[in-house]
Amino acid sequence: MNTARTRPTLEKVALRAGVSRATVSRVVNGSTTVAPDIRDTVMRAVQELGYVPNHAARSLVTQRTNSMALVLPEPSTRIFSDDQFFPGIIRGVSQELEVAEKQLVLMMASSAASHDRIEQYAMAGHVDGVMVASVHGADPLPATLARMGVPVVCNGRPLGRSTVPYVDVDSVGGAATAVRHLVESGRQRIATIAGPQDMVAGIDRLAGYRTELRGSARRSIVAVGDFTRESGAVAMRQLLEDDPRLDAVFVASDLMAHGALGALRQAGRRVPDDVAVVGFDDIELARYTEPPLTTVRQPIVELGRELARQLLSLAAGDPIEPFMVLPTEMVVRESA
Amino acid sequence: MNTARTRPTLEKVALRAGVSRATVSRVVNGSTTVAPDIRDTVMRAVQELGYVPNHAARSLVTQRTNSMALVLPEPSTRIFSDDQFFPGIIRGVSQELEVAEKQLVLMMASSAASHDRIEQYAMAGHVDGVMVASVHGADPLPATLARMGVPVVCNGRPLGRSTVPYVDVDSVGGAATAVRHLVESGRQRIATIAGPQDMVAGIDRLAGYRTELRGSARRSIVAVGDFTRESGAVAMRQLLEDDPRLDAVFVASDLMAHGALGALRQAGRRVPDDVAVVGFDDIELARYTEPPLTTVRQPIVELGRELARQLLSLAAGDPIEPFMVLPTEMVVRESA
DNA sequence: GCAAAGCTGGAGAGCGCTCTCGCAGACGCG
DNA sequence: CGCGTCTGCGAGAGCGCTCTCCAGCTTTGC
Repeated sequence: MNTARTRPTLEKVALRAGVSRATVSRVVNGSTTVAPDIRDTVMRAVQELGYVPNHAARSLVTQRTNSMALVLPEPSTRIFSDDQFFPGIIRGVSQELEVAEKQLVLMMASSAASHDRIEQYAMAGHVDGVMVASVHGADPLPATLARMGVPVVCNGRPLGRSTVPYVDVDSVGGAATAVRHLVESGRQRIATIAGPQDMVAGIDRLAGYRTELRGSARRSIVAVGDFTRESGAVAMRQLLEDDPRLDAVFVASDLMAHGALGALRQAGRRVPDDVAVVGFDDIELARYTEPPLTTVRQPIVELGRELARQLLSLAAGDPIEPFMVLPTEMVVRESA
Repeated sequence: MNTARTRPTLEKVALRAGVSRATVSRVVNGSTTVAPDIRDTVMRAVQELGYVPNHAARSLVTQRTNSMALVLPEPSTRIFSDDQFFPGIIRGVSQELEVAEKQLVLMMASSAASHDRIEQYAMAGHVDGVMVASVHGADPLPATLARMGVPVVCNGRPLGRSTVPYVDVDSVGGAATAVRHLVESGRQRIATIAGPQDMVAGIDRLAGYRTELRGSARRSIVAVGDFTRESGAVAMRQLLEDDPRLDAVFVASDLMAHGALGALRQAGRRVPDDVAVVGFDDIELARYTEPPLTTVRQPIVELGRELARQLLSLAAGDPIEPFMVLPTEMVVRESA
């Protein structure tokens, strides 16, 4: 075990093993055209010197870096709130990258200015591809990168027409299922607390609600929140004022549903007796609310994994499914 | 705007600007010894060609990569639960790295095997330094890396003697303050739900409880959880069985406190009338429990920032405060 | 007015690696 | 036994950049 400072190079290993640099390189990279005994000698030398190939030198010639970037929008209300969305994505992505032996570079897109930074970064050949977990669907970044020749995959259908491949969750279907559940359990006045209408998730969940409701001859009662608890509580109060006789709410996120639950309690409504509540996301907390929340689960970790898988294929030049939609699943607990 | 494929090199820019590679390099790296008019010419050429310096080539010669790794232990019960700890760290770290124009590489230490991976990675000169958010205080990784000459900073005091610099939060003091609050409000039988005793946070918070209690002639009543809600509920039931007359609990994490609150409610105890509850962490949720949770806030984002700051100094060769402890703060709500 | 000093810009080496090419030596076949 | 083929290894170029020289020029001091 040598004390770092000057790390051994290929040259050193070659010298020690009594072969050429090329042969060491072959062994290190697993080429088959090396005689077993020579291979062993080289391996031993590598071991003894504690040789680790220099990444910069390698990627200078191979033009690959073995790392992928994940871009997260920093000023999102979701990102570091406790809705577990981004941690879930990160987890899924990193699981999948680990098996592919790729590294994960995390980039926070804190401002419009950081778009330039990210672009530069990708262009500098720092990463082999980029995953954009864009929340504002109209983000120009993915398209820009794609145009530059950088492999890109988005999380969430982009707004506007765009040819950038994406992976999304079936929000529309999930919302529809939730509403259907309420209809089938006999609820008559079904309201919704929608998410922000500049995010695809917000838009789609509202669309699902509307579509399903339209088929059941009920009228829609809508309030809009921003996915936070506070906004859920505010929206719920609004809704109760708009229609005091409502008997169900489909809430576009569990966090907002948590807020709504509090507001309902304050208003003296019992859940689910007076008002049924269905959330969306199935975060940890949903199992521990009063009462436990019926909700629509979205496979967040799986979403992250798929995102990474798609990007890996794309970067490898393999054909990919350009638009992928993952199914959601209704989880019935006690609130509806 | 050229369509990627072959990205322009220094050479190309030099040719276009009619100067040498060296001069372009000087301009790009902001050297002052370039005449203003030449500088402008070069800048224009850079702009026109959309030149971005190749990272691999640059770091091959400079021996720096401008990125730092953050190692997170994957199989932790904390990491992707909703206690917001890791998201907070990530946020703080990335804020600080952004101003230093460094990139963040996230590494999940999913198994013992991945220690090798991480070591190799750091040795390959992939990053200029490593932050280890180790949960198990006895992790050998930080020391190993340090021995290899890689700049390392830990989050959380390591168990055992170790000279690796760390940044921690004043768990002992925070716990003591919480207990003092309970003593001063007249509580007589103060129990605790401790965290896992193989984690520094678990150990220190229990130590703070014990120390403070010892000074007040009360006896300690201890149950141990693992920082999850479930374990908090289980421990609370255990505690009620051990001493049905207890009138206060200091719980070593808000998540466990949430579980404990549920268990108390089930047991028919009113909070804070019958039993006062104080948590630790001050997660989002703490403001929304029934009743809102009195707790000890730890500055997680600040912790992340400090971690990054320390590492940046260390990597720059500047002297640093080897052991840094950040203050905690009592947040009084309604549960105690 | 001339030498010394200061600036600015260019030439060129070299960071550590991969990969193509070509050359030996082993082997098969007629 | 000679020739062609194949296999295994080494030589060497070059990836794109930085940085140390050094040359040529201007400025300054006496």
